[in-house]
Amino acid sequence: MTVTIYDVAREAGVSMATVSRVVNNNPNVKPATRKKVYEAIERLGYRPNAVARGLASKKTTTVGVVIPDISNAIFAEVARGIEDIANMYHYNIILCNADKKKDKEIRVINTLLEKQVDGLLFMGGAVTEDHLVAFRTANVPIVLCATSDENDQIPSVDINHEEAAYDAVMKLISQGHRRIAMISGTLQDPANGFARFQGYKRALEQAGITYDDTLVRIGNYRYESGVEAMKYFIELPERPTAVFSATDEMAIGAIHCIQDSGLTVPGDFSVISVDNSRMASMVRPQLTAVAQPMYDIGAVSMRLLTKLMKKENVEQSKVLLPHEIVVRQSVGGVQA
Amino acid sequence: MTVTIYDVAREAGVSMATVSRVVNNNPNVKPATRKKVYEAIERLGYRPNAVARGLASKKTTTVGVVIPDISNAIFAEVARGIEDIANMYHYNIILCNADKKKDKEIRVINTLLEKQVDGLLFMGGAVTEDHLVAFRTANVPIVLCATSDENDQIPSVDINHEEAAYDAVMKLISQGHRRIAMISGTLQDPANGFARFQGYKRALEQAGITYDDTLVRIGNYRYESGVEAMKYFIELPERPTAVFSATDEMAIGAIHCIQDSGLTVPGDFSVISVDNSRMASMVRPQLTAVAQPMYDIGAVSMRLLTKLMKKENVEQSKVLLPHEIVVRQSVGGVQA
DNA sequence: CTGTTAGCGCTTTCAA
DNA sequence: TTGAAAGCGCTAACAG
Repeated sequence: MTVTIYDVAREAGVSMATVSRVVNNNPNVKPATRKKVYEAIERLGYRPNAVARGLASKKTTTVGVVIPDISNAIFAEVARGIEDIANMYHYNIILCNADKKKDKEIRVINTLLEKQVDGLLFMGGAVTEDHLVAFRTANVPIVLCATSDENDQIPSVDINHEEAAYDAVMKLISQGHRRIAMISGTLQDPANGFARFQGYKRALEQAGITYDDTLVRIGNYRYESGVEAMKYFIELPERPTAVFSATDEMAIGAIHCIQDSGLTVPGDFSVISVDNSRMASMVRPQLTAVAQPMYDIGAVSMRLLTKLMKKENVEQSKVLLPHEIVVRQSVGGVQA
Repeated sequence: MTVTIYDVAREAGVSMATVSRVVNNNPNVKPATRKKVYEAIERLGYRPNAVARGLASKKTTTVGVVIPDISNAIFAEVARGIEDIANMYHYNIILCNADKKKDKEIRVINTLLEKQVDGLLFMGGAVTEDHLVAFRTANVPIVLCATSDENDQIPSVDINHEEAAYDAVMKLISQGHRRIAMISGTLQDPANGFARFQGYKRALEQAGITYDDTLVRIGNYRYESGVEAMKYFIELPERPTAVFSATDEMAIGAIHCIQDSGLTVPGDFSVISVDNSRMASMVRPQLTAVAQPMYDIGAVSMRLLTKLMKKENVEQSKVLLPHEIVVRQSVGGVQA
């Protein structure tokens, strides 16, 4: 039924070793022989069995990527960076969605490891002790991508989320805002949640503004939670004049909530966020945001992983990529 | 280094066959033995090698999913449906992005087949002769998901794109619009492109409106191309009063273009599209759209694939799911 | 430059 | 209920 390397060998009148060589581009084959083999392959429609190959060679040329939420545009862009570099180095990638659920993440990591991937890229989300346990039992390299673990035990590439948030809030402060609200992600999320919240607080402190926890709402990164949070802020007796959102999508929810209430951006409220996804331009007014280099985060982490898989030694295993602020139209000076 | 089934067998004082049985939940194992084996597994931290297992059993319990564009929200939602059902039937899925490039699609299909997936789900995009060739050489079942081939040779699940488009345009016509523009996808794309364009034409014809090709622009499904197309329509000497967009994202681009020109929706232009992605609510005015049941398309196609993989016989191999129109705020009556 | 021959780690008859 | 043993399709020494 299925044609194997053995069938090809017979058809071409050579040994399977020779067929294996031509399939793997081993230079030690006489051109004439190579041609014969290729013809046999063609004639028989031979397709190498990657499973058998993986078992024999103990390499699958496949890296597993766990993505916390496939419907999040940020991760999609990171994935694109991962892919391009993976292709460049002739690795296949298998993407596994984990639905933002910790237990599913662990499950997926183990599945990937059972499938004998040559390396693992773990994207986004919190890295808990359970993750670390799963990682430790892996005997392939692992790189964290757009996240990092608390003690920097695992190689990672990311931006400095705390600083990105700090910069965003500072932008608001530089425009004269003093009463600045925040729509945060869950504080359990070290990167998009906790770190950005810390940056927010530091900026306030720096500017001598006392932190007020009535000005902070926790969202779930979805549009609707941005709407909800903003609704709350608008109803506050003493409204903020600016809002810092941990992510673009919630920021857009906030903008629409403001507009639906008959108020304006940036007239009544300035809005800024961290991410700068494609969405930032897909709203009116367009969103001012601190940009994280999603594609690069993916590309660099994949590149790091290839080095690790080839056992090249790497200078630094924790890399922080630069971020920058992209000014559009959602931030203005404070109302007179 | 790595612990194998043989190590576990020795540690537990049984044969590898027995270990294999407990790992695979074969009932023919005495509970006491089973317990011993589990303990040995625990003690050694044994993780079954899926590659070896796949080679021996000729099954990988894995299905390959090729997704044309990972950054497209529609496909993300379909993928979610696929996943849920896959998990339910204990299949792993490996997602491969094909970047909307035909040659990459073919490459990815072949890679997946080499990896010995038990089935293949091909999402979106055109199904060309080259695809069919790759599919034919596969000896595992394949189902098309959110697309279909010209002659319905391959099992598929989708909506009736032609009818969906027809319904959308009819909605516009019922509101009194006669001069209706379309932002189409490429006509090479059978589903989102060609079929929706056909539906547009049929609706016009039905209403006795003569088709005018200056009112059709081809976009690439991106926001920016919606903006471009709309810019063109606005500058037309004889402007349309309504716009039908093949997809949500282009529709949103069109809406913003209208607003940026100082015009309004639905005052100056009504806008309608097919998709009804999450984005449809993330714009002001909110987008009226014909909803395709993305999640269901994914779920049903995966369910169909499981049947095919188990060689159960299926009644119909081409299933069309129903669509419906979701009225929001972007469509109004024609100006007096 | 090419062939022979062990495995890779597991499943699966077949016997016991 | 358990074990022995034969592969699954391929790679990788090693020999020639």
